[in-house]
Amino acid sequence: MKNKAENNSTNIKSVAQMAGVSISTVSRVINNPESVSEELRNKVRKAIEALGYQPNQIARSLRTGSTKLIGFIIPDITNPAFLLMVKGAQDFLKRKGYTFMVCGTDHNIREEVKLLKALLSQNVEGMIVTCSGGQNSDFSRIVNSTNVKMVFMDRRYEDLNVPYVGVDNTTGVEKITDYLIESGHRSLVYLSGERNTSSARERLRGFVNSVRRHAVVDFQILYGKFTFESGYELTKRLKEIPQAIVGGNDLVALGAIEALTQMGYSIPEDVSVVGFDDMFYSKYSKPSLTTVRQPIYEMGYTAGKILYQLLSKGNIKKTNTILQTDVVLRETVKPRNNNPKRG
Amino acid sequence: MKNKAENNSTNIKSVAQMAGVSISTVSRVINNPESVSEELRNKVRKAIEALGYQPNQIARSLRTGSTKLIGFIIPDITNPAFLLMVKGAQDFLKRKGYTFMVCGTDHNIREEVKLLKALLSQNVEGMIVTCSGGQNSDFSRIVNSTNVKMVFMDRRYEDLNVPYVGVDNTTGVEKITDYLIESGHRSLVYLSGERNTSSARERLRGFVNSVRRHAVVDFQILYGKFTFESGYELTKRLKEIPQAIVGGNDLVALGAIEALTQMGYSIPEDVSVVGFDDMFYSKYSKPSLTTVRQPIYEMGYTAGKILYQLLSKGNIKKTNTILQTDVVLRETVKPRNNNPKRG
DNA sequence: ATTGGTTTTGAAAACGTTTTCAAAAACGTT
DNA sequence: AACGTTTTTGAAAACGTTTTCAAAACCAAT
Repeated sequence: MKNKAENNSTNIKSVAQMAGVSISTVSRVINNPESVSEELRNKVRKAIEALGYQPNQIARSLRTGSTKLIGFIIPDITNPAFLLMVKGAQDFLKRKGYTFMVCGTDHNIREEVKLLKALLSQNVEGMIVTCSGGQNSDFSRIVNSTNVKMVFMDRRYEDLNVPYVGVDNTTGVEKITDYLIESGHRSLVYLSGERNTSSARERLRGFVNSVRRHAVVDFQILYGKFTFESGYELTKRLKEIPQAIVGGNDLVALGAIEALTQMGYSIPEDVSVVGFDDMFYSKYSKPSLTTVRQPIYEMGYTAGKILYQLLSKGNIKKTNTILQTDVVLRETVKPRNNNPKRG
Repeated sequence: MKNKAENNSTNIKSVAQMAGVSISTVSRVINNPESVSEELRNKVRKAIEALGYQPNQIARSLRTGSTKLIGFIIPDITNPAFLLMVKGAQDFLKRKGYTFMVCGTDHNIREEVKLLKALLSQNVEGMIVTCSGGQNSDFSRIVNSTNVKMVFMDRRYEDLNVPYVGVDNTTGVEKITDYLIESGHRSLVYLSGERNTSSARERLRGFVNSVRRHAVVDFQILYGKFTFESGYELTKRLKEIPQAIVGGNDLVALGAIEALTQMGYSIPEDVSVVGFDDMFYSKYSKPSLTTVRQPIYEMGYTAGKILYQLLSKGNIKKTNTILQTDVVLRETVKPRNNNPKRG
């Protein structure tokens, strides 16, 4: 049943032959149909149909110098948050006729450089990258010396002159910490993940800002990873249980809750816990998690939009787009009254 | 600071010029270094280094006919389960030097056909696809007429002669239903999602098999979607609450639990609930979900391996690889004793 | 020194397109 | 019918590689 004609040996030449015209004419029918007479146009179209001809993108790209390809580099293709951003960007860009290559680095900087090179040699026209960790000189060198358009999304290497779209991590954590302090929490623990990403550092700064501004002295900062298990471990090792725990993301907050529950504390009666991200499951956890919602999809969509501007309007002034967050109140926080003198 | 030499105008010709050799020699240094004298080899390498030259993959592909590109088509790039499979396949294939294009259809069949065409015209050498829904004649026609290698992963279009690697959905659901029935549950509800995917139909069959084999008569099958919300809605609409609910996946099971809880039932004291997937969060839900674990990553890895065989050894007999599942016992099931006469 | 064989090299063709350019055809005006 | 103008067409060049083929260079043995 295999239609021999329709396999990859069909090229523009065979179409031309079948239609009895030159290959130039076939090409024109495809790219600029009005420029060829109706008669020939029909013949050619019939031949294309009959042969199931699809132009070879490779050859086309080589000739035109345009691949219509956008590359994505993200730390982990298994993390839905990154992919929601990617989807946002794609939703914008696919209407402009681009196709996509998305690659994950597994949080590995060497891999990140490898992928950067790979995408470049595939002649992508633009790239959107969410950085994997500490800055790398190879990465910077390559970025500085290429002229394919690029935008950083969610995380960036700060000293590279590349447009960035992200979220106001600092203010986000600051707002939710403010909320905790202003609702009476007097002792706080911040559970950070790895400090080698810009977003992690920004969130930490938000916590510090809030705690300083309110002159809270009873606080502690712990470093681990951005995982459930890390939140769990760090919490278990706590000597003194604070009135509130701020997780660097939802996962560590959820881990903390698990640990606290096992230790016999109840949430939020004994201790309040908050997170950051508002990932899909946080609203369904028991108790449901008070956290900071990031406009993940919008971030990606915006990144796509900015990349498109770069691509079409040529260079643009360095644009940093910072989106705002919302704190979403749910069940893991309970106001406290620590200061009976005040009452 | 931009190194003008390193931008995309560097091609094999400029390297040749700088090194004072022909382009053939440069090409040889890259692809078959031993075939050129040490002297020239060094000169060329120095020039490559100095110019930051990277071969243009497009041109190379055009000439060699080999792109080293693998395409993925999955229903939703935002769903971590699909991406874990993709990662499995990539982990195998990337060691063989392939790069990847992964595309999501948003469960849309038209989009699926579009992507299939797009990937084909990008000259991918192989594809791994997880089908989006009901079969489509365009899709079949294209698949039958191309000779790029392909394998179906997790879901398939049954009448296409394409190797498939999946999971024994039927036996999976059958085992967990057996477990429920054999631990005393006498009235069951199965909450299915959309019936247009092979895996959904297989799971449903598992439920029916078990219920028939045990001659259970008090059961009901409800159709919705594979979402939390659907599980919730379907459960809320239940006239009579059964002793056990089997969710077509974890999400609908979790939705069912939420609904039951709101309706005043406690899990598992009043009703047992099980799911299918063992997604990341199921072990952390409260109570933790008894479910069926699928070897998601392994499925992808196997798909990658099979595709590679196809790619290297040419055609292969139709291989269907079916991986087995495990039921994982957690807290949402409680044995019942319905038959006091037995005791 | 010449021969014969091997290794190293470069010129040119090829991959499948798009695009430039000039030739051919069509058309409208006289 | 002859002319000029416009439209339609095809030949050929070009994109950046790899690869074939033959020429050049080297080397060993006479």
